[in-house]
Amino acid sequence: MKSLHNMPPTDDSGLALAKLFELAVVTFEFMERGLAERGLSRPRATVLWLLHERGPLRQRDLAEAIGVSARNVTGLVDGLERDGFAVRERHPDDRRAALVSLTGKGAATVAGLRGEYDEGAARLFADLGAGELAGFVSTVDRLVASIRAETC
Amino acid sequence: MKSLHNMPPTDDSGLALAKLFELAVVTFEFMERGLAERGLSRPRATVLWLLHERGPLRQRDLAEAIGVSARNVTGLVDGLERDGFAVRERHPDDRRAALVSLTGKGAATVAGLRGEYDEGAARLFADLGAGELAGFVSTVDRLVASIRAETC
DNA sequence: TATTGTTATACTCTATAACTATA
DNA sequence: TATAGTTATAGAGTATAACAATA
Repeated sequence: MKSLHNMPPTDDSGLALAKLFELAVVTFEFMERGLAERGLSRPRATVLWLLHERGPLRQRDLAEAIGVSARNVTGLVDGLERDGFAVRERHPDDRRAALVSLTGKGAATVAGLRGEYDEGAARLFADLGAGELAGFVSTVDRLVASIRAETC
Repeated sequence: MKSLHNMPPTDDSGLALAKLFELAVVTFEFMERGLAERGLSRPRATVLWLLHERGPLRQRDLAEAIGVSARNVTGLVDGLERDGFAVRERHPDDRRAALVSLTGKGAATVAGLRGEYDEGAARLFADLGAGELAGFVSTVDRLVASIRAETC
């Protein structure tokens, strides 16, 4: 899917918003290409990332962390298990619960993404001066706060 | 869906990329909330936008413009027609083709989105100085070009 | 023959609701 | 009674392939 980032601006802030949308779109495509090369979608990669950050988790914990339904997590973990990225194990203290962990392949995949991420960042921002980089980060912070405030 | 924008940075460019991902995520959520309020998804809104910009189009043209399969466009137009945003008409010169147009509701919806977009832009960038705004736009242009170059 | 859009089929991500096994 | 995760069902968005109508 392309577009919806080609809305013509009506003034300066309109231009800036058009640029922002365009940036969001190409950034998402950039994100997802890297994931797809490793056989991952964004939802599945998010699960792997959480398991890497927080260790083995119950599906319920994953559902809350990601903000999706329990049913959805069942499907995501099914896919990750089928493709060898994660496994369900018995929870030691609660026989209702499954404990989801990374496999070796899952851990290696997260590590690979991490490395690719660092390299990508270095390349992407290579030709920006320190001042421009700092200005960008500061503006992005203000914009993110502003968008979050809209949302409420 | 949340996250995958909370990857901890390893250095300055890593921080900038983390911010970029975060910005992309909140911008997408912001985009899609506005659309959802009008009963639209991003794919469907993209179709409406194209019809608004370029006038009635064949489904084939929509498929090429959006970058999805013909089958996919059939589904999107089905939904838009069912919900009264667009209609299929006979193509005057080619009896194989359907010509998709906006209805009055569709046109009004695009106009409403346009207005909301302008207001949103004004609010979002209100507290950025002219210099900061220009710097942001310029940096975004470089980043977009850089990401597109990666993609090739 | 080539093109337009359909039907047929399938996969992912998403949701709610009913149900099972446990707590 | 409440919770964890499943099955059942549904809908959107995506794809390929086979097919009908038309060019």
